[in-house]
Amino acid sequence: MSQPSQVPTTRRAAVDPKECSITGTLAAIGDRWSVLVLRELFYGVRRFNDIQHDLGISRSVLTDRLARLVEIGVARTEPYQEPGDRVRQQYRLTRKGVRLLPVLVGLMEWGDEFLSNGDPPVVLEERDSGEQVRLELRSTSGALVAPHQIVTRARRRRVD
Amino acid sequence: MSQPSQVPTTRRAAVDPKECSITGTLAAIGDRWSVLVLRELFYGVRRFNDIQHDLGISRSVLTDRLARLVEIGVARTEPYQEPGDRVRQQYRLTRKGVRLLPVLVGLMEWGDEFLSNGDPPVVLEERDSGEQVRLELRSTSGALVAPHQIVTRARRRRVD
DNA sequence: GGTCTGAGTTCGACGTACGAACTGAGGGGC
DNA sequence: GCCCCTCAGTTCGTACGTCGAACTCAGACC
Repeated sequence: MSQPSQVPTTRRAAVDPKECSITGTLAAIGDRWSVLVLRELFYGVRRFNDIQHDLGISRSVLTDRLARLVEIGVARTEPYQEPGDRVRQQYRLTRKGVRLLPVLVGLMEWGDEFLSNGDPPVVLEERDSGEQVRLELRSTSGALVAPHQIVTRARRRRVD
Repeated sequence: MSQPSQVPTTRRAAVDPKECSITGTLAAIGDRWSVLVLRELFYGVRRFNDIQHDLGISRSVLTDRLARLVEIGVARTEPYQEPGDRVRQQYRLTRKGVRLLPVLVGLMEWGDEFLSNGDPPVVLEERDSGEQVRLELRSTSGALVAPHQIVTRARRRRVD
């Protein structure tokens, strides 16, 4: 075929880009602000003005993102009422939203390692034990897997 | 304080948004195209035209993203040469880039579960054993941790 | 010299995100 | 009753990012 210097020369993805779940997830929540809003919800910030203040996001964009997150079922509104105040809406994650936590943890761990020099500004702990929580790649047999040991395989059909 | 219906009413993040590693990572690779380019590199697609064809990205944006990924040390260029052709550059992930794999896997697993109804178009396998690879949240003692059992704690300093 | 290919660059049109200011609904003070 | 407050969300003009298409450039082959 070809092997001019010593390069493996993979020319095309083994996977149809349209069939990859990454594409779909990015289409749903793959913009900067959506991810940051999700982070706020994970941190327990639930109110419009608090999120807007924390993130410095424009109000129009925040309105749009919250509506979108609710629309796709990642967040939901829930009424609340301060003592001398009318009923308002706050935002909380759904189970579907909580399942995005590994993505956020992945972003956090990478930033901790390469941007904060291994000195994490925030740590994740298990509520009861207080033990630190980390993200791990494991095979079905339970063994840790290094990232470079991983290969991809298309399950439906090859492209081209 | 306040507890009108039965709402916990967390008003502000326990974490300074500026000090969170998620913010930094998103600033580095947090746009849609960067993530998709990274996915291509993970899949082993290394050449400009191949990536451009797979993703349907405009050439100018791809040029910009590849340069950015190289600049921040996530990808690197590597010369290659087809038999009767001049030397050209291809792109490969660095170790720093490979460490972003958990983020991609997180995106993929969420899409598999909620967008593909648990029927994943692509599976990840360990190269040697062929066993399927999955992302897990575990505490330091090695126990699996459910996402809703996780709490965040700021390590440096609380905000206000 | 002419042509082919891969890897970009340039350019004008269009779309989306932005901040700032405005609206709207209900509660409280006086 | 009237004014003012807060929270939530909308409107609006501007600015920036993305797009496709066409162009450039370098080397190899004929």
